[in-house]
Amino acid sequence: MSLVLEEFLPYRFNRLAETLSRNASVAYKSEYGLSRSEWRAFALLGQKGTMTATEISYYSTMHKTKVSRAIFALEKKRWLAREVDETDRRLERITLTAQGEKAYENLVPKMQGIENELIARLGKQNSEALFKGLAALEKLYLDKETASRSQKAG
Amino acid sequence: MSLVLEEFLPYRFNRLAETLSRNASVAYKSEYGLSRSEWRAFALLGQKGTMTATEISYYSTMHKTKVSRAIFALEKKRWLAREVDETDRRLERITLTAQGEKAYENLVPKMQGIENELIARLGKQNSEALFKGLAALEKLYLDKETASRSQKAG
DNA sequence: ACACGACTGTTACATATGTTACTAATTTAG
DNA sequence: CTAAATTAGTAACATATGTAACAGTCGTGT
Repeated sequence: MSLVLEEFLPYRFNRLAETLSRNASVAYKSEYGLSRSEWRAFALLGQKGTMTATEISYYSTMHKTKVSRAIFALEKKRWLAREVDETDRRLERITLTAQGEKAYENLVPKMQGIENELIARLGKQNSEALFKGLAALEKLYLDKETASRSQKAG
Repeated sequence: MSLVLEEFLPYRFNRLAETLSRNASVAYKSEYGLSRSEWRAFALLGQKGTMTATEISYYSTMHKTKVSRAIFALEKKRWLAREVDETDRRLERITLTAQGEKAYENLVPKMQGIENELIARLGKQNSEALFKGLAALEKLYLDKETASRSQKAG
């Protein structure tokens, strides 16, 4: 009785996740020196506009301390600015600066290019299969409804 | 122009990899207190028999220092034993002890059960699509021929 | 009004990981 | 044969991450 690590799904996912991320990170790392967590927070701010740290944490699936550090680094770069919410002084509303927006507009097409090339190299059949499979997995494990219910249950 | 993080492939893979690994880790973590890297090294030793640390590193895609630490932890548990190779005294041939084998025989069905349940919940259509997509990705990015060639090129 | 609990974000501490430097053993080139 | 280069594995250092504790703010109930 034996388990073949190479065929074990969690391992396959980890290996591919690491490879795809390393591949994509070239764009934001070499040109801007961003870390992966900084990139995630940054991408969310560019996508959604003003957010709080807690919201970034929620949508990026990153621990709040990780978000806190990522935000700090982006602030030091002057890519974002914070403003205390006057109606609830615990909250900080975080927004990209003009400089941050500019970097975002520059970076997004490159990131999309990397993904598009990947999909093109996969071919239509394979990428459609991949997306179908990923969506099904996400529905099982990451569906917000399901997830929050099972969290409260646990 | 905007990139939707939730739809970005490297992010989706990282999120799913983390979720699947956390899900699977319950078995080896709660019962045996193994870490993820210890589990990987252990699974390989159970699967392939005697190996060197370098071989474990190669097949587990883990840095050699990570492997070194994982092996040390498993040795402390008395789950493996090392023997210096007399024909090349740099090498250590690592093998599971009887105790390690026993744990392996106990753990493997549980890990397979976790994976089988996942696949069952996905359904035949979705899991077939998933496997097709993953295999295509692995062929693109992890094929040993391609990888070693591009490594030497880089 | 005010005590209590809950929430936001940061800091301090412990742990995990990667990079580099190292020892010991072997192989290769001359 | 011997010096230089290579390999296996470990250790030291720096960095990254998670856990726990914390300060400040808010909402609730009395």
